[in-house]
Amino acid sequence: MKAYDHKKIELKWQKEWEKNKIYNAPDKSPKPKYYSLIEFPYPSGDGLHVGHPRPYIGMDVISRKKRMEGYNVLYPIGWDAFGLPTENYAIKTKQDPRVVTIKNVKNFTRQIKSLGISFDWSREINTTDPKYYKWTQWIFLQFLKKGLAYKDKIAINWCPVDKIGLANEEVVAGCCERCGSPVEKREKEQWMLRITKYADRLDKDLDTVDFLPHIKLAQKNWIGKSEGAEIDFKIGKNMVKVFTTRPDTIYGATYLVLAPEHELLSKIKSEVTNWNEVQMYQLAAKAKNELDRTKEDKDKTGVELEGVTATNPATGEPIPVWVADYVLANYGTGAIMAVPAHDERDLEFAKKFNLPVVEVVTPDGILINSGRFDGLKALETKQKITDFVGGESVTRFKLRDWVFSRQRYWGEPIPVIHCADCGIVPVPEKDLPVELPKVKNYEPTEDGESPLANISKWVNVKCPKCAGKATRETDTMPNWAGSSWYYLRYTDPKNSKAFADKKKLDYWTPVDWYNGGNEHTTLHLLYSRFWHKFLYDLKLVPTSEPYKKRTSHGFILAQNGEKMSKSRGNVINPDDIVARFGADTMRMYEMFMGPFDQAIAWSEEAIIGPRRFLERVWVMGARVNEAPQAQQNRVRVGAPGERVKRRDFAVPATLNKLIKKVTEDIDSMKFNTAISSLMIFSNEKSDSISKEEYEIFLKLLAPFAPHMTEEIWHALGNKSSITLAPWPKYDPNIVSNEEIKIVIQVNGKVRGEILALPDVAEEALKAQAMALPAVAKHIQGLEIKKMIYVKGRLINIVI
RNA sequence: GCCCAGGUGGCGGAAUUGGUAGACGCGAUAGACUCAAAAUCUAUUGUUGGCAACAACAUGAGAGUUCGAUUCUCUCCCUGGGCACCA
Repeated sequence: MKAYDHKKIELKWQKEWEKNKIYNAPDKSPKPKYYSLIEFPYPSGDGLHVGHPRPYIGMDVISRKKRMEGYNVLYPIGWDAFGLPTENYAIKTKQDPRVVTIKNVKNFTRQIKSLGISFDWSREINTTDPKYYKWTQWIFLQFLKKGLAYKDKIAINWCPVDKIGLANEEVVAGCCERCGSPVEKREKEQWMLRITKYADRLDKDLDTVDFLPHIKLAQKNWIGKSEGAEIDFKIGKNMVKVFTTRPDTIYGATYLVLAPEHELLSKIKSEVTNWNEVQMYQLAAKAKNELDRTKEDKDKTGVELEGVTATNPATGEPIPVWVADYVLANYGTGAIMAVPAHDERDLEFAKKFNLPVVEVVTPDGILINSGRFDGLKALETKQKITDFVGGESVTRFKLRDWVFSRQRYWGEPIPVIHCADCGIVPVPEKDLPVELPKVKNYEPTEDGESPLANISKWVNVKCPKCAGKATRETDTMPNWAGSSWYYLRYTDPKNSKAFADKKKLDYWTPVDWYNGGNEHTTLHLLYSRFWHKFLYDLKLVPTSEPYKKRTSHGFILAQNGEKMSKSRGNVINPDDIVARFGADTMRMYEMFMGPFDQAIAWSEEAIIGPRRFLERVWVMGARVNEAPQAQQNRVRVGAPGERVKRRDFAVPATLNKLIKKVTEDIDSMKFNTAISSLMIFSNEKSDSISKEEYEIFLKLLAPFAPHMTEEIWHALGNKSSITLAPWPKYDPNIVSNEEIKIVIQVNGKVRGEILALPDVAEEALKAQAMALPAVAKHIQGLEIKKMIYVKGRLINIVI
């Protein structure tokens, strides 16, 4: 074999694999299925930087290993191609976003293929393909049919720069997630999806899936389930409902607070003697945007409603009523009973406005000042007190309904028609997809209407119901729509009769392992779980959860630890790395550089390490290949005196250990330590290795460096791909019969070591230990208090 | 403010039922090869003192439990990320 030349090897095998379709997953197989998934990329004009492929490589290692372990592995790829950057780029360069998308996809495809990722390219999908978004629209119509899609005039988050409505999830600290400009509130008719109807199940079913704990936690916090009670308080002739999670503290409720937007205020207007002041406060609160509210640092403000009082239903005492914006109109009932003794915010407010504070719970959780409930444990009395005051136990969530419409061009058209007589009419299924018309100008309008609104030819249609004059909906869907169900389409990407065939869904779903970014935990991951549950309720998918297991990866940062971005000019292009070092080296380095789930800075210097390792493996392969046949087949290990058949290769203990280590490390995504143990093995075995041992070693390396291992594998005379070779098995019962090191400590400090067989007698070992000169020196003339022996590990002599 | 993750050599990082801290890799130093350089190979490489044997110190800081703590407990500091008046 010649010197290791990645340029010759890598392209050759990529073509060969593609030709033989070895990564294409058949829909029928005697093998058990395994569905591994990565978040499909958004094909931007900038192409890949070295950070993008990290998750693809990680899941590729897992997918390759699973294939070798005998699974029918589905590892698909596609494009989440609708979205603002492409649209903005199209506007700027006056091109059709379709053309831009095709160009970008082509570039991404070339880049990803150059890395030797074992994707099944025959199942490639694209969310902007009308054949795909036909089904996105179809699913939307099912939501509409079930009353889960509705139109509502709401105050939406409006980005004045991008000219687009944003979901709550897309507003970061009062600013647009994309462009960073402050978000305004605008009243607008918007399509909404009733995700809140699924809040409880989205929360509860987290217990049934294998997601990393921090992912579950983030989802739980976002859904924000809290159990409490709604209790009526009398204000004059009117009643006001408050929501509380601590009904047990009601005896300490010394005042009541309404949100500035609370509807009761206008009803009791005439009874309030300082109405002018209250009205001023309402107006001031309305003028505040998200950013102001955040900036104000929680400095409490409020106005007392003079002339009215509320009645505490537990004590029967009158309490003052206040209006304050620390109470939110859109959570709970927009009104609270304030218990300053046991709530920080209420206490802050009470202090500022000199309101009474009554303690009702002792530090050890016992009720006081609570009438007939005195002496009971507070938390256990919630239900009793709720019943006593005629309240009702309820569960509330922070999760809001999902704002589903965008006033943009480059998205799926929402498939409904507005008719003056019939109202909102869904586009009949036979007319799907509602295709995006070609337009001259993609620019959004100042008044916030979609560019589609200007195309009268497309907008004006006949009503499907009454055939009268009607207009199309011109809003499009957010880019989260297409990604909410794409993993289902992979199971049957070309189906024109359904989003996927039932049998194929039954076979492939759920996804066995889904790896993705943490930034999608409360967005994409939650949305797709919601869509999946909805489809499950319609009996269209076989499981209630889409993903069995979810893990996440850390980002790759620029050399200086900053985020990699075009604007900072610190982007490292994988094309350069592949050209200089090869795809295998790049793959190895990305897996070796640090823990997979942690962010890490790219290093231009350190990448040479994995390359050197691969070169050593290559040289070793050449040596094995050139060794005489007899030596290649020699059997190196067997019990003493035992006759070992030539073909029965007994795996030596060190290799057995390596198999175990690499197997377990890949399963738990500890790729860095898997590679390090491969390096250790090759360092130890650089002088002498049998062909059998070397081939096992190659197989362990194959998921990381598929091209090079394939080349050597064939050079060694193997005819089929190493990709399909069986994964090496380890014997958990093999124990090394080599001598092991026992460390000798005196008072916890290492003073020497003894080589001994694992089953050596304890007493003999202790005697030997004390006799060691270095040990004897430290225990001389001192009383030995005790000796601790940890089997096979150490002896500690305490003096 | 609350929640989550983390803090170990010059650098990335290893080390879990508590048992040799610094594996593996990068970098650095010296040597071999070479006319020379690169590449490669060999050796050394936590800090301090010492020619050395060796000794002391060392996992963000401080305490505690233990024969023994990077690992467990408590208090605090710092970094990154998330949430942000959710009653």
